[in-house]
Order: sequence, then structure tokens, then C-alpha cells
Amino acid sequence: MSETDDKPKRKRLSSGERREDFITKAIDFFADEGFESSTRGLARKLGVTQPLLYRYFPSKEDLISEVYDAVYVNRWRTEWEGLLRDRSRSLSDRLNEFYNVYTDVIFNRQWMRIYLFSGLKGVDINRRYMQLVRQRILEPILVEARAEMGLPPAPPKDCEVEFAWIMHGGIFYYGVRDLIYESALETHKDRVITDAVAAFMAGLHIKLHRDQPAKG
Amino acid sequence: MSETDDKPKRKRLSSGERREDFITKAIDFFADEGFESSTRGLARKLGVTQPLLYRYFPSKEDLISEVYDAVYVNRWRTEWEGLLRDRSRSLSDRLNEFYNVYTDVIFNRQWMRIYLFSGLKGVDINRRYMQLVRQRILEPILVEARAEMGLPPAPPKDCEVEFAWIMHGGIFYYGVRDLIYESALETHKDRVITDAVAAFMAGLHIKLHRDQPAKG
DNA sequence: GTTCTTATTTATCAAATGACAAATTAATTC
DNA sequence: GAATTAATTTGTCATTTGATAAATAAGAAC
Repeated sequence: MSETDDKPKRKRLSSGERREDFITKAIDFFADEGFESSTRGLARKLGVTQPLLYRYFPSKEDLISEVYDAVYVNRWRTEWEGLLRDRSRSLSDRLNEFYNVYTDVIFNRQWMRIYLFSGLKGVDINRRYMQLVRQRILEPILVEARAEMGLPPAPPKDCEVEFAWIMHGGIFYYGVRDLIYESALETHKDRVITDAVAAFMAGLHIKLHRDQPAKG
Repeated sequence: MSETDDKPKRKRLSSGERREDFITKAIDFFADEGFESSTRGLARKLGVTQPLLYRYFPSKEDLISEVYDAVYVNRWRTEWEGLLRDRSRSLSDRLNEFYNVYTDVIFNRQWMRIYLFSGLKGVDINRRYMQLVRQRILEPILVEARAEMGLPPAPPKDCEVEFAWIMHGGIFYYGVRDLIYESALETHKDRVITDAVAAFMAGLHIKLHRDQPAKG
């Protein structure tokens, strides 16, 4: 009732505040309804009229770009990279902590759905994001692994990176099942992470010792 | 030119053939453009007029349901379940073969994109599909693992199923990176599967022996 | 060849969409 | 409190959308 009738108490915001508000709520809206949803639906959710959107964003597509930035760029924490390189702790420890804090950021309906929607709409953004993951997360992990295992430093091989992706993807897909399909089991996130990391470490030992056998 | 002008050579198909043709091409169309794309676009791709679609399907939504069936139901192979239970081979062997044939079916742009689109549109179908995977694939795998490890039979625990999901999800996500984001590395599918299976087996040994310690 | 069936097209509708221009009104400035 | 600025709304347009009804024509039956 109180939602349908427009109470004429128009509150006017400063252009900066309004912009921020738009983007924040647009994330929720597009996460729920997908990027193909109407600007009118978004305006309704924002409590303003639809043409006002065009005062702040030249086009729907521009608004969507800002949503991408807000989700992908602004939520990335550079501390993560330092955490993974902290040799005062075991790699297994570091991986557990990293995946706990990383998933604190990405394991929410918003992030997950925006990620999946954007990947289906066009791949550039997601490709860029995955490159970030590869360079800033997975490759450093492999470097650290070699160091911890007493092997000489070497740039990670493709198939090693792929192996790290398996762990990463396995954990990611747990989030998808939990937050998108709402069909994860009772097991808690940290248990899943512990197991995934343990399997990765065990598998990596086998893998690195097989690939660099006795010689040299 | 030759595409825009309708050459009046109308070929008329039997209702059965036409239906089949519609569904087949609708899979491609929706996989490319998403389910929100217009029926007119689909008709153009089919080489017929848009109202003809409504002669075969009461609504767009009904057509989409048939697409789901064609992709999820019809491509499922019951042999898979037998393969996993064949105790004449090592479990590791069976897992490798299973994931090779399974991914032969699902690792294509069509299947992957339909799966992601449908999951974002509404979760029921995907939830059902994942239940199938759990019951027919993952739980049998865990039963086989216990048998091979000489442990007494027991229904798989949730956290064990989750552990199997990690492997499954890791492999699945490789397909997503390869086919949706087109950013998988040079590593070939079978190598990825081998590594994922090895890590799973190694991790599972640790896990099962930790969870069932010395006491009988 | 005529008749009948039915696959297919033409014509059309009402609703929804992205976008823009002009009018309005809340808040700020003097 | 009048004047100015800028946030917001009203009004509107051209397209596109899912869907339906009526007209057409290809092929089968006789």
C-alpha cells in the first residue's frame, strides 16, 4: 500500500550521493533480474523515475560498466597477494586463510550472479578477472609451493596453473551451488576449503615430484 | 542480399520434422543469445516467420522447457552409472574414463551456456540436474572408494559428498573457462582430468583415514 | 483435376523498452 | 524573500516484444 502510492515528499539528493545510491542498488537489481531487465524496473526499485537514470548515466550500458567496476575492481583486496607470500607460515595455512577471506568477498548472491551474468553477456570482463586471479593468486601459489618443497625457483608451467585452477574452481563451484542453486549440503565453507586445500597440496606433491624426477 | 529477400520457394515440412528442427536450432539460438532473446530472432534463424513458432509451442516458455529436456534429459547416459561400478578396474581408472566420456557430452558451448543461462533464470532445473549428479555419480563414487579402500560399507557423509563435488566442480569449471570464457590454457582436457582425479583420490585417502581413525 | 487438410504467412495488437526534451520544483545563494 | 541552480518529473517517440486471428498455399486423398 504505502509502496504503490507515491508520497510527494520528494527527497532530493546531491548528485554524488544519488549516483552512489544508484550504483549500489543497481548491483542488487541486476544481480536479481539480470542485465536485460528494464531501466524502468530499476527506477522503481530506486524510488525515482526512469529518465532520471539518464541524467547520471549516458546509457544503460554505461551504468552496467560502473556496476562491473564496483563489483570486480573495488572489492579486490591487494592484501591477499601479500598474505600468500608470507613465508613465516606454512603454505597450507596461508591457502586456508586466503580462501577464507577471499570467499568472504565473493561468496554472496550479488557477486556470484553478477559474475555469471556478465560472463554470459560478453566475456571480456570475466577474462580480465580470471587473468587477475591467475597472475595474482594462482601463479604466486605455485611459486610458494616450489619454495616450500625445496625445489629450485621456476616459472609455473601451464599444467601446474591448471591444477591450481582445479582447486580454485572446485571452491568457486561450491559457492555457486550454495548461493545460486541453493543446494549445497550442510558442510560449512571452512571445511570445504580445508579439504580442497589438502587435496591440492597432496596432489601437487605427487605432480611436482613426477614432473621433476631424479635427474638434475 | 540472398538472405533478406524471401525466396518464395516455401518448403513445407511435416509437423514432426518441423518440431524437431525448431528444438534443435532453438538450442543453438538460446545458447548463443540467452533465453531473453526474441522469438523473432529465433524465427529468422529458423527461416520461418515468427507466428509459426506458436503453432508448435503454446508459448516461448514451453519451447524453452523442451530445450531443457533435449539438453539435460536426453543427453544423460545411463551407462555412466554402470561404468563407475565396474569393480574389475581400479577406481582411479574408472573415474578417468567416466570424466572423459562425461565431459565429451557436456563440454560444448551449447550445453554449458544453456546450463548457466537456465541456472540464472530459475534454479529448479539445475537443482534437479545436480541432484542427479549427486545421486548417480558422486555418491556411487564414494561407495566405490570405501570398497576399494577396504572400509566397511556406509552411506556417504555430507562432507564426503562435498569433497567429491570439489573434484567435479573443478573439472566443470575447467570447461567453463575453456568454452565460455575461452581462456583455458594449453593443457588438454585429459591431463586436467587425470590430475583432478589423482588429487581427489589422494585427498580422499587422507580424509577417510582421518575420519575413521584407529577405533573399529 | 477437384477437394480437403494443414503448414505457413500476413496483418495486427497491446504492452514494454531505451532514450530524449521540456516542464517542474526543491534547495541554495544573495 | 527573490533569483538562481540543479535535481527530478511529465510527456513522448520509435522500436521491439509475445501473442493471436485470419488469409494463403503446398501437398495428400479421391
